[in-house]
Amino acid sequence: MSAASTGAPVRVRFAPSPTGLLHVGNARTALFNWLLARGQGGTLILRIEDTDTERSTRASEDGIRGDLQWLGLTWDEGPDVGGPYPPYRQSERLDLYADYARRLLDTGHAYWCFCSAEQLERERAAALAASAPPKYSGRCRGLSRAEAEARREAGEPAALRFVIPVDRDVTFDDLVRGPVTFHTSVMGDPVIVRSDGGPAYNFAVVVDDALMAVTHVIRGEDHISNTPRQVLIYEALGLTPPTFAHLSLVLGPDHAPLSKRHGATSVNEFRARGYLPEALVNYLALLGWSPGDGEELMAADEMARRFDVARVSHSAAVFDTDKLAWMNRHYMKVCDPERLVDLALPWFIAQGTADRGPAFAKAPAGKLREAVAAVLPLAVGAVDRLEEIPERVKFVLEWNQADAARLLAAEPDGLTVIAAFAEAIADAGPLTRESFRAAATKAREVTGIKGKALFHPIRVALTGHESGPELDLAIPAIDVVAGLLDGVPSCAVRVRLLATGTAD
RNA sequence: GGCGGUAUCGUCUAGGGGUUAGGACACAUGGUUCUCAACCAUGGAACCGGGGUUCGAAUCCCCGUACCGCUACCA
Repeated sequence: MSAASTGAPVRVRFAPSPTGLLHVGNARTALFNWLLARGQGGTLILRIEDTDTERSTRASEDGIRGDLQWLGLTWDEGPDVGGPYPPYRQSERLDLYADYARRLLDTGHAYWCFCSAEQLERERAAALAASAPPKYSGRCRGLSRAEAEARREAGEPAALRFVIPVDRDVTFDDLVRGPVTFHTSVMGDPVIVRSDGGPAYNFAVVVDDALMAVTHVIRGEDHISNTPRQVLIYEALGLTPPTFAHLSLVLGPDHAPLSKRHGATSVNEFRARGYLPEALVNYLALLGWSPGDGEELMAADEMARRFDVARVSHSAAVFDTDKLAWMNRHYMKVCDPERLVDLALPWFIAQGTADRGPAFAKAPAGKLREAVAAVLPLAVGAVDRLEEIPERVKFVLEWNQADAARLLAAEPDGLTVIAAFAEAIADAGPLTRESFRAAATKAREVTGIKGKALFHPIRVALTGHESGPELDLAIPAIDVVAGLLDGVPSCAVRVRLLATGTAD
């Protein structure tokens, strides 16, 4: 087992910035935290990192929370549920940061920097041009405390910088990568308090993770280079760093970090396209993790039971929509029928408002559910997403006598077959699988036509299409819906209309 | 540029000093006395390159290459 199973109870956190939608890459980070917490009987904290007041919005925070809930990634402490270490929004923890910043200043671990943005940018550009590491020069480090205070009194804007020790190796043991070492010579003194008084990321995380007693920090690989700075801040504050685990990034098919131009990237979009949450969760978990025995289809709680951060892949993974689609099909197949009706209903309503014939949405409210339930088996297993279901089953409603007659005319023995079939089912009433088989058999005996030449015309007569779900499945659905909704002819009626040749 | 990370079928991955290098998605072919789809069967498909260590390297070490990240008063 991983180091996670030893020592104090696991406390992990997911700390999104509320600056937009929840990206699937971040959702995966949240998921891995959740898996560790649930697998170890630990605690998952939701912390909102909204120190970037320019871009953070409450709407985004609400959206992220909604997406996490939809995915089933529950948290134990957070801005909405509270917990023993409030508050859980960084914007509400400013006093805490000020306090710790003061400590660093007082102990000589931080100093005021008065350099202007333009000045900094010039130096940066110059360093880059000279092929030198573009780190902060440390110019203000030499300022005396008294002089700095005087300039601040005078109203000069200043940022607080953390002192990076000279010539030292900083090593931390990454749970997924093993020991990682950085030398301090490549790090400039990072800003920990911006000139507007707000805490900078590298400082706020340290204070928060320490104060919230976080034991494991599981986050994206993009933070790995920040980690040594944070370790140094822990040290300066006399705090013990948590255990780190850095997850590789999620890439698009072109091997570039997954972004909008690759299509859907936010959890929200996947939901809108008709993916089931359990499919997305299962897929995301397998992006970088595997239980090791080839098992792939697993419920979230089972994955949690088997999850081990140490088994997480070191390399970046390409997001494969095909495999996600396969999983989604699977989860639609095993979904409880009642639940699937609830999930599919909104798509029938949304798409029914379009101008495409007698849509389900026009059904009497009480009957819509039953109609969708009757028709759902035709689509399960045949479509990738909930969104595609109405299109797949619309033939049940949209049967059109003229179209069917036209298709039938193209069949060599079309009329002959249908005439015989109609006679065979004349008094059968609603078709069942049994009576359908019997009528087809009779039609074959009468006409001598069999196989595809027999069934194809029947298919056209019943569905108005040349292909589609199995007739055995379609027939009961058509008849159930015909009984429920006005204007939908039953199977028997469809056949009779064509057989009597009244079309056009 | 510097620093850090990563490298097994097209993709996700298992394995890890001696294996016919395994599975899944996708793909191809066939089957299911009605078609797509689904389902089932079969098949093609991989250890980045070069050195070293070793009886033996895809596996350990080094170098190179490629890709990714960081190098912000964004997180």
